[in-house]
Amino acid sequence: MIRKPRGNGAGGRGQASIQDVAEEANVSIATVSRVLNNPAVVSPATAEKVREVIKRLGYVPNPFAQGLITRASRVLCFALPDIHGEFYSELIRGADAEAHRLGYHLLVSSEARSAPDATWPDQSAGLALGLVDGLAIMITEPGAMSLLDSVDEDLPVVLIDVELSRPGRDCVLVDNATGAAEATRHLLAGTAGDRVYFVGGAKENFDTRARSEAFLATLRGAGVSVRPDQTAFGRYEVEWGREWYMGWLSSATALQAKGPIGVLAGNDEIALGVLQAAEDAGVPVPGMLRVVGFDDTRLASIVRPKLSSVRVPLAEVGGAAIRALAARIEDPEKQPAVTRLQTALVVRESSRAPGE
Amino acid sequence: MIRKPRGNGAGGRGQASIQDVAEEANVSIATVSRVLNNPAVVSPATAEKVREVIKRLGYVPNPFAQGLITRASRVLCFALPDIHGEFYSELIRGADAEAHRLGYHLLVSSEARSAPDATWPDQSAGLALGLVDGLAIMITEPGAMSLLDSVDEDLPVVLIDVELSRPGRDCVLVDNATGAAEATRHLLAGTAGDRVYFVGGAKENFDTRARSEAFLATLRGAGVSVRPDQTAFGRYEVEWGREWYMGWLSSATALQAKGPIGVLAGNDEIALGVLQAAEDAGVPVPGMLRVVGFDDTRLASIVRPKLSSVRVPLAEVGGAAIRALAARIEDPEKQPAVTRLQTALVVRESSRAPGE
DNA sequence: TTCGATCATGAAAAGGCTTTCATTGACTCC
DNA sequence: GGAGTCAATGAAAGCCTTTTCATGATCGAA
Repeated sequence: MIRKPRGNGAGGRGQASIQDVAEEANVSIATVSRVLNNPAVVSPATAEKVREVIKRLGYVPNPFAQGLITRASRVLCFALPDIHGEFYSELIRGADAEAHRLGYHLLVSSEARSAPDATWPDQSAGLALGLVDGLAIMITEPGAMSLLDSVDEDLPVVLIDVELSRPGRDCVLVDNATGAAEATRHLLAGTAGDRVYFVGGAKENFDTRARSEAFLATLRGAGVSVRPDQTAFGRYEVEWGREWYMGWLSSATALQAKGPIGVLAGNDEIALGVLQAAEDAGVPVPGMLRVVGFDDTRLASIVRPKLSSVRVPLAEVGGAAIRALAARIEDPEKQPAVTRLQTALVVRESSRAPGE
Repeated sequence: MIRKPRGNGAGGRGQASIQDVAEEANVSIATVSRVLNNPAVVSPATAEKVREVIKRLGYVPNPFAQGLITRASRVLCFALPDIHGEFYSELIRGADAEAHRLGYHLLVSSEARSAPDATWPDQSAGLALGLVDGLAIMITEPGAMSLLDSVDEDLPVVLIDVELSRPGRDCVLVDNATGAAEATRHLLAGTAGDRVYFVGGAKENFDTRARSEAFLATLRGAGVSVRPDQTAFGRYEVEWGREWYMGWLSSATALQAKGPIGVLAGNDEIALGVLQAAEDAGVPVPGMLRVVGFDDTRLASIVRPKLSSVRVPLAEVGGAAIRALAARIEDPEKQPAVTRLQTALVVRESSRAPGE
């Protein structure tokens, strides 16, 4: 490694060091440090003089040196399984805003997948775990759970969206069940129980699991004996929604005449796919097909017909995770907290009941 | 600041230090360091032994200490004016992927706005400029240009999407003009020149400026004497598109009978707003209104009717910026390079010419 | 055998900062 | 006037690594 050159009496990159400030102000480096970190103990006159020099020299403390001693960088790692589309975008936005508010920086990583081969953080390619003060990690499937084993015991960690809160860990959870149940009841009002479907993402996905289970529970609670084909699992993609609906159209011909079916999608993209396929097939929405999405991303209100969706406060999830992480860093001994965020059905055009 | 406790013979957070490894392996810390950074100069036997101890102790070099001496962190700052919606989401995704590929970490910031008051990096709240190896910054309007003045001379910087490449700086540019001209010609084929409009974002916005100028130039090149009301400036929002079209409907009644008008929107969201307002007003698209968006975000192909749009390779813009930044860090003396990415019209349903 | 080379390794400096501990005056109180 | 306080400051240790320079050892060649 080539060390960068050093200007005259200045740190790397031409930056002034605490030394330079001290000399220029005729004080010791200890005093300069105190002016910055504990101004109360230095005399006003000295402080003023030091501040003037700091400003004049454009001195900024070297974060590496600071980190070496304080073991803090004010950088937080926000690890997601992916960063694609409105969903993750909102999450990041919320996290960024909150981090900013709390005076932290955000290191974003899309590494939180089940690692195909290697154990996780042992490469430079992994998370910069030595550099960050904490880790907020979203884990969406059991396979990625093992990532946690490889992170240092003492690193503050907040788990996002993991089905079960892990004992002893801070957690931010989304109450998928309530929203899913509400949406299911909404579909049930106006559509027979045997004509209501759940079309989710991957079966292992925690969210899909929670949502489908609430769907099933609600149906059964209403006395419906659910057929296996009433739930389907695929991917969180528009294309999968299209596939599913086209498949339904071609297979369930007998059911088609009997009026509208209801679909609760695992997320908005799947719902949109269903909507698209319906439009392509000339099926009227919500006349013959009532659709409810999940997450209530911006897509839901942009698309026509407007998509009913279960609102998940994505930005708040991100924000809450950062807030919980900051709290844990502040007090590493505090009781682990579980933050649970509510969901609620937003009814728009795509799912209005017949005659509504 | 409270220093975190130190385990027995271990660094902060219970991490083993290079000392511990050295002792355990009966070598000096220099040798341990060499095993990691320059294995060629240490004997195979020693190297093997050291590696075993490193693994056994789970030793990971302390990035602060490393940074203090190498002045490098392998963290790059990616600064955007905002992180909202598909546009920035794609940018981040491309940047993240490329950073990952090159072995860097990405610090994302949404700070690249015209700072309301303070000068920029002098707070903890600003960019962690002392910590990062380089800065990729997207500047979308002249007001934010001053941010650059406050960043250190010697910090590698790549500018994204700034209208003029700054002399002596690496730059990633989008060739807005070509795509905008192409879209304009597309609208002109089938719609009279005085019935074609540009509806952009903020007037100062570099992209909007480039796009509107190409629009005007193409119109004038075709012999059209453009009326002032043929260009309008607002915000990059769905709502602004709605507003504009509703305004047009109520003001330009005389023109309404004469067949379709053409609208080139400053981005996809504005185009969507126009589309929505048209649908609400019962105006057929593309029969009476031909719309072309800009950026070709996923929205464009999700929405119905499918939106024609000028494709901007957003993920590649992010990736190219990171690549350029890495190259500059690698060789700080190299000639500044300007990467220019092409745009191209993607025609979908929303803008088909009459009879097409 | 002895002299340079070459190779493997260690000692120690340097990097910039925070913090403890000690020192120096200036005051207060008897 | 001397003892005891207190406020302001400085000296120096320590955080963990990389890298330079020096030291021995080994080896081939003279």
